[in-house]
Amino acid sequence: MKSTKEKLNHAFIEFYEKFSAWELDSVKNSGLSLTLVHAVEILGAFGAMPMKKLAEKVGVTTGTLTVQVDKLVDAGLVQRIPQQTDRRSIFVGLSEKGRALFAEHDNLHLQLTTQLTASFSDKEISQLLSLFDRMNTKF
Amino acid sequence: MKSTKEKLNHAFIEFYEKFSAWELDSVKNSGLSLTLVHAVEILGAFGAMPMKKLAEKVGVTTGTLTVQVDKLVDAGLVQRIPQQTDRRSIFVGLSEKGRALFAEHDNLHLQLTTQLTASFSDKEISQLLSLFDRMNTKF
DNA sequence: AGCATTTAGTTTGGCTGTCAAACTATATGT
DNA sequence: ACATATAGTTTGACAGCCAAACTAAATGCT
Repeated sequence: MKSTKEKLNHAFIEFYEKFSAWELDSVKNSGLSLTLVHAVEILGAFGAMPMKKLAEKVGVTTGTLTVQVDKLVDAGLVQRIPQQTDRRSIFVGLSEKGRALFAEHDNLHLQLTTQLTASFSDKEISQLLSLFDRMNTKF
Repeated sequence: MKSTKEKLNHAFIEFYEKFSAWELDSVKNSGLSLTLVHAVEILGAFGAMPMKKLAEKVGVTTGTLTVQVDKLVDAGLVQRIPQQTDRRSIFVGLSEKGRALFAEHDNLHLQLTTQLTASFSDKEISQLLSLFDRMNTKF
């Protein structure tokens, strides 16, 4: 017999699989690659940051990121912002157009969240948020 | 002011990002590519299935999957199982070694789940499972 | 039954994302 | 001031991916 925690484990995996498939699908309709949308999402959520940090968050090397950021710059979605404090470091931040794309994508996510929690009471939504917040600090 | 649902939306995204990074990291240490581990995960969770269905679940074309399954066969992790009912169709299923790898990977996931919910009461874990199950049906 | 259409999977060619390693420029430490 | 470390870029090679052409088997139509 599977324990509750094992069931929860598989519920996490199922959620992740489905979330991932949804993300992949929503990205395909945007014309951009998964990595590019991912970078925009991170910049939208955390604000401008240096190449190195962005590379870590996206999960690629800085060499790869340089090429990808070139594409985002060409697409007018981000800007490179040289730093005066450390002239080796270059911040990457969303442009106006990039912020618009982020807002659009974020809104799609919100629609998904609404769909998933459609049958939840306000109290359940609060509980769920609280449990997620606690999990997110433990990674 | 952000609504609770907007906060929940961002909690989902944060969870997904972190889960994804964890998965990527755990895959890197295995020597296999993300796609290959993903295929093993799906076969472990759902059992043997035809190429076409596996391709859908993994999120690649059947052309791509053919090549990837070749690698899994070479690695001794899966078997191709011809069907007598429809001789065009070929099931793919985990071998003994594949099942062992799946069990190992699944156990890593369980450790993560344990880590994330370490401070949760039994009741909270049950609640969380129930909420996840309800969300997973709504995708 | 026989021929056309559809379906499952494979193969091929070309493109994109990726990494590792070499490289440039700047900063830090001794 | 000189060696070492760090941020980012460039380059070369390789792996994953798709679309399209292809093979073989099943289904449908007349």
